[in-house]
Amino acid sequence: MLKDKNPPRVYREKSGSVRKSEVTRKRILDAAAILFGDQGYTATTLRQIAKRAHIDAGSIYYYFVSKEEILDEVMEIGIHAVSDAVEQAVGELPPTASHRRRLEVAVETHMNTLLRYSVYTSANIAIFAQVSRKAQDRNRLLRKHYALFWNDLFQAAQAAGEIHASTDLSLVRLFLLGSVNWSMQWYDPKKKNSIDELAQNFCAMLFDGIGP
Amino acid sequence: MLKDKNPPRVYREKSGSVRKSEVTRKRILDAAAILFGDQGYTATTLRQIAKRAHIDAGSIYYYFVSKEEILDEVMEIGIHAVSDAVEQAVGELPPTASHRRRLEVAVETHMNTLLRYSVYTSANIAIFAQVSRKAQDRNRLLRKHYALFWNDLFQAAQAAGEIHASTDLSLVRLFLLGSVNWSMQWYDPKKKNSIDELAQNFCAMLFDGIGP
DNA sequence: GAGGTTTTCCAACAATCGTTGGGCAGAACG
DNA sequence: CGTTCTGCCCAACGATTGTTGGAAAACCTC
Repeated sequence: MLKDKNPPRVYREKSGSVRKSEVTRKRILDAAAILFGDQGYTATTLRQIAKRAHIDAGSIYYYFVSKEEILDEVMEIGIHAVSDAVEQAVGELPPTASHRRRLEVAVETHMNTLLRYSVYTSANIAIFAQVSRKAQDRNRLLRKHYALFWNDLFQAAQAAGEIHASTDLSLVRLFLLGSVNWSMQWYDPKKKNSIDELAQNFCAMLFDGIGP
Repeated sequence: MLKDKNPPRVYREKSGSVRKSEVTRKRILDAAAILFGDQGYTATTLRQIAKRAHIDAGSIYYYFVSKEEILDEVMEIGIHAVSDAVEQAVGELPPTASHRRRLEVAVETHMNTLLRYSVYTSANIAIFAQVSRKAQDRNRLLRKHYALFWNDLFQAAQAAGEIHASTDLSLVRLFLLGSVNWSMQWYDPKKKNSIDELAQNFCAMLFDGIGP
C-alpha cells in the first residue's frame, strides 16, 4: 500500500532525484492528459493509459483510487499550469509596460501553454464541458481565480484609458479568450506559425479593430 | 426490413404527414444529437438514446446500421442546419446592405442556430474534435464549404473597403468564429441575454476595436 | 377479416469496461 | 543475514457496451 500520509522520501543519491513511485505516477498522469485531450474522458480507457505509461492497468490503482481521481488531478494541473505561467509572465514585466502589452503577454503565454507546453491545460480546455457536473465543480474555483486575474488586467487597462470607457469588460474577456481557446481546434504545430505572432495578431485585431 | 430503395410512401391522410418510421427516425436523431452534445459521443449509450426516443435499444438498428451512422447523420445535419440558415439569412438582405451588416447578420444567425435552434449544430461543434479521424473526414467537405462562404463575406467586405486592406482574412475568420463557437461553453439561455445583441457586440468589437 | 408489410420488443451474445485482490520481485532497513 | 516495505503483474470479477435474431405487435391493402 502507498501511504500518502508519509513524508515524501527520496533516494539517498547525489542528485536529489525523487523516489520511483513519483516518476511512474507522473507517467500515468501524462498519458492520461494526452489521451483525455485527444479522445475525451469516457472514450479513454484505463488500459490505454496504462499502455502509454508502460504499466499494467491494475497497477494504476496503486496510485489512484479511481479513474475520476486521475481526471481531477489532470484538470487541476491543467488550470494551475496556465494560471501560474500567465501570472508569472505578466508579473515579470517592467512597471513601465503598457497595459496593452501586459494583455499581449498574457495572451502569448496562455496560447503557448495551451498549444505547446502543457498537455494538461489542453486536456482541461478540451474536456471540461463534457465531464460530469461534479467533476466540473471540483475545478470551478481554480477557473474562477484565473478569470479574475484576466478581469483585473482588463480593468487596469480601462482605468488607464487604454480601453474605451464604455466597453463591457466581461464580454471582452469572453470574446478574446474564446478565440484563444478555440485555437486548440485548428492550430497545427507542424505549420511553424509562431504562436507569439498569432497572439499579437489577435490582440491587434481586438484593440485596433479591422475596420478602415 | 426497411427497404431504403423504396419510394418514400406517405399515409393517405388529409394532411401530408410522413409515414411513422420517419417520425421515429427523427426522434432517435434528436435524442442522439442532444446526448452527443451534452456528454460526448462515446459517453452516450444507445440505451440512453433509445430511452429518450421512447423506443427499445435494439429497435434503433431497424433505422441505422451502427452507432457511427447515427453520428455521421447528426454531424451532417448539424453543419447543414447552420450553413443553410446563415446563407439564407444573408441572401435575404437587400443589395443595399453594407458588408458589415451582412457579416453581422451572419454572426447573428450562426449564434442563434448554435445556441438556440439546432441541437445538431451544437452537437457537431461540441464533439467534432473528439470523434475519430474518419468521422471527422466524413464531415470535412461540408465544413469547408461553409468556411468558404465566410471567406467570401470577408473578401467582399475588404474589397469594398470596409475592412482594412492589410488584414489577414483567414485569421479574422478564425478569430471571430472562434469566439462565436466558444460561446457554446458559457452561454446560459436562462439569462435572457439577447443572442442578437451578443452577436452585434462581437462584431462591434471586431470592427471598431476596444482601444481608445 | 385475411394476408402481407412495417415497426417494435425482448432476450441474448461476445467484447470491453472499471475495479479488485493475491502474490511476486527487488530495494530498504536493522 | 532476515524482515519489511514498495512497486508492479496477473487473473479474474460483475457490470455495461454495441449488436443480433426471432418473434410479437401494429399497420396497411384488399
